[in-house]
Amino acid sequence: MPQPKGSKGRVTIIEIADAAGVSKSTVSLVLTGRGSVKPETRQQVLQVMDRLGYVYNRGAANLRNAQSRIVGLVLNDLSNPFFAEFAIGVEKVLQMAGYVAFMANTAESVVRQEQVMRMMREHGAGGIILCPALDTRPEHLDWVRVADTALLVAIRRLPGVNVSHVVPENLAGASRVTRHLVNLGHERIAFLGGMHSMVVRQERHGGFLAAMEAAGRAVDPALNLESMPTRDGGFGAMSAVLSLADRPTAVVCYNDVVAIGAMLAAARHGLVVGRDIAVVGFDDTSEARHVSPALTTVAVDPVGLGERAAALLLKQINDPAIEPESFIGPANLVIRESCGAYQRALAAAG
Amino acid sequence: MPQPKGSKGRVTIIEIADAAGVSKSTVSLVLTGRGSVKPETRQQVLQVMDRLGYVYNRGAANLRNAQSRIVGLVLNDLSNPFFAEFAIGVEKVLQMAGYVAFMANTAESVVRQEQVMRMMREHGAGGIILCPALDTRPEHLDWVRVADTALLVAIRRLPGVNVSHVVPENLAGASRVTRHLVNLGHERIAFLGGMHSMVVRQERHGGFLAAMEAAGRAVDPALNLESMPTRDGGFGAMSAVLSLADRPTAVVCYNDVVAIGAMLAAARHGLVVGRDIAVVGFDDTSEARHVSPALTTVAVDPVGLGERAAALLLKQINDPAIEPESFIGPANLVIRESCGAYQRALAAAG
DNA sequence: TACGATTATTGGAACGTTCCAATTCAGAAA
DNA sequence: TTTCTGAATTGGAACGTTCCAATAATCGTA
Repeated sequence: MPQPKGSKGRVTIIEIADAAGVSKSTVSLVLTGRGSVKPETRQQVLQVMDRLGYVYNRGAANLRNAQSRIVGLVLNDLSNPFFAEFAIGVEKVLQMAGYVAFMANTAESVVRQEQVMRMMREHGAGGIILCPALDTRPEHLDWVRVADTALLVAIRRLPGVNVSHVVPENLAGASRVTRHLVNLGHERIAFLGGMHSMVVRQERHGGFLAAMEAAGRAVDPALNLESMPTRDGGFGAMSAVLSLADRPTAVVCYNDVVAIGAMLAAARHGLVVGRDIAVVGFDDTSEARHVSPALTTVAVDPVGLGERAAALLLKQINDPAIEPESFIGPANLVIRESCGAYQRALAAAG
Repeated sequence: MPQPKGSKGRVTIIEIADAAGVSKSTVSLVLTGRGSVKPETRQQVLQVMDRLGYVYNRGAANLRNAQSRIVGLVLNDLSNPFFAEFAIGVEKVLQMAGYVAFMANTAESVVRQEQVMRMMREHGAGGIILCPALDTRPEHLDWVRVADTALLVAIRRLPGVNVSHVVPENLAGASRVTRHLVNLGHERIAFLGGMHSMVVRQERHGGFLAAMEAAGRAVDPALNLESMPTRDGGFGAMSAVLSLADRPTAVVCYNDVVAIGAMLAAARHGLVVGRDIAVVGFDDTSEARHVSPALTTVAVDPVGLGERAAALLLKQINDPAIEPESFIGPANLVIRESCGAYQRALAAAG
């Protein structure tokens, strides 16, 4: 007869000991594999555990240990495939090290972010990888100074927070894609999407400006529009810029999602992207490859960033005295159709 | 001077008590908010906790309580946006109930799945929502019978496992989209992608067969091809079917990802999808909307499924004696361009 | 046979919390 | 003043584990 569910709480090490005719200490030894216990005894104990459906109580164990081998992964936007891939990289590395990642999604809410990080610390997480929500303030992370939970910030740099960072090379990447447009002969180039307050936008826009300046191109402030970093935001920003008297011939977008919105808006205005106007993005999400025309963008290898982040965090967990360290991941130009380079090459060849 | 990190382990309730000049019991009372404590005392205690950087030890607390207000969410494939959206639905509901979801990704590995579920139980999760990895066997879940962790299976039905399920209406959805093709006049219709062993494929293929039969269409076994449920798989299956002497005029794909691969293969063979051949998918991922031609598919509302799953699990956690219950989410036809209905309507009108 | 030297096993004291029963306190009523 | 009452506070016993020091069993060897 199946035991009535949760009848008398969980079965403990002591009940196992009784049933196996040994002491709780012996059971603990087979559980941790630390001391030496006679093979037959171990077998016997394991068998009883299996029979009674024993589950280890990590809370109780941590009471003495404080080594929980879990790390928290806090994501600001799980619906963005970029972060899902980042998470996959993180998990890959943690798994090899015998850790398990507990993920949580904050959906850009700082309140929720505080909540889940507290929860993770309460559960004794050894470390936390944080992709910070939009308006995370440095003081939200004051706890690191005193805590025994390691912290690493990823994807979005958090100025004024002295912990390890793993971020993509936003500035250089934006420079590269902008230079590409310049080389294609564009003069009036717009920068669309993202909010001014976002650090990532500041970095990417900085790269844009640097490339424009280096090429001696004028930067028209009317061609710098902010928007929510969504498809709709991109659509709106592009519509706005197309209604100007003096339209740009190319636009650099904050990211791929914005770029895709911008392409839709261009099409709605009767423009053929890649011929009448060039549009480029950032991130190289899988959508970038599959929209039509395929999006020229900047690839940042989220999986690789995730792996680096996890590796760095583990290093920190193992040696808490270590100095914070930063890793800047590469961001390389991926030329497809939306910038018009392909069409141009065809024309030249034909 | 900032306390040296992790100097002497975490700050405990007793240290707070000492510093605040009260007993540990009083501190516990302000922590739980259960008894009545003088406002000034509470204030004093809270202040000291803040000053010393106290973090609650949930493990220790659970030792008496066994009510951890966390639930585990085990996903088989986080890189699939469908599951990311499902997770968002789950989180939304759990959050309102004051629970937090800890997610883990199994990447279709049963071993990893076992591992993370055990971890979650060890940490005292009140319940687990499982999107099972491909070859999960019923015996992997035998623990539910005896455990005090509730279990709910989502997205992929697990035959022979007597727990609550939340799954989309695969059979009816596949029937609908097949009937749509039949109504457009197609005779030879293929079913592509997914492995025969997948329950979801069995359901969808079942729906396909039912619709074909109801319409009196012949089903050619040569037009039922399995493949990995990936873009490449879809590409391969479509290529195979196009090399047959007697090609189909329409194909129903296991899901959108397969369908997109199939469309690429069709294009490679010089066929215009929507004109020369009809292709339809299943799931209505965001990619479906943005490929060209836009994919006709079946929408299943992953967020809604997530919400339902969370709600059902909470019900079960609160009353463990409750009978397992199933929810079958709607799956509605979304007509776009890849089936050719739009072109046909245009032709009829013009 | 007796002796160390391992190897196996064990009881009890932590760990940080909650809960219970008991105590103290403050103010109102007598 | 004393007594009563309810509010506020408290010590100590759990909870399920690990670790330590101590004991018991086993074995090879003198």
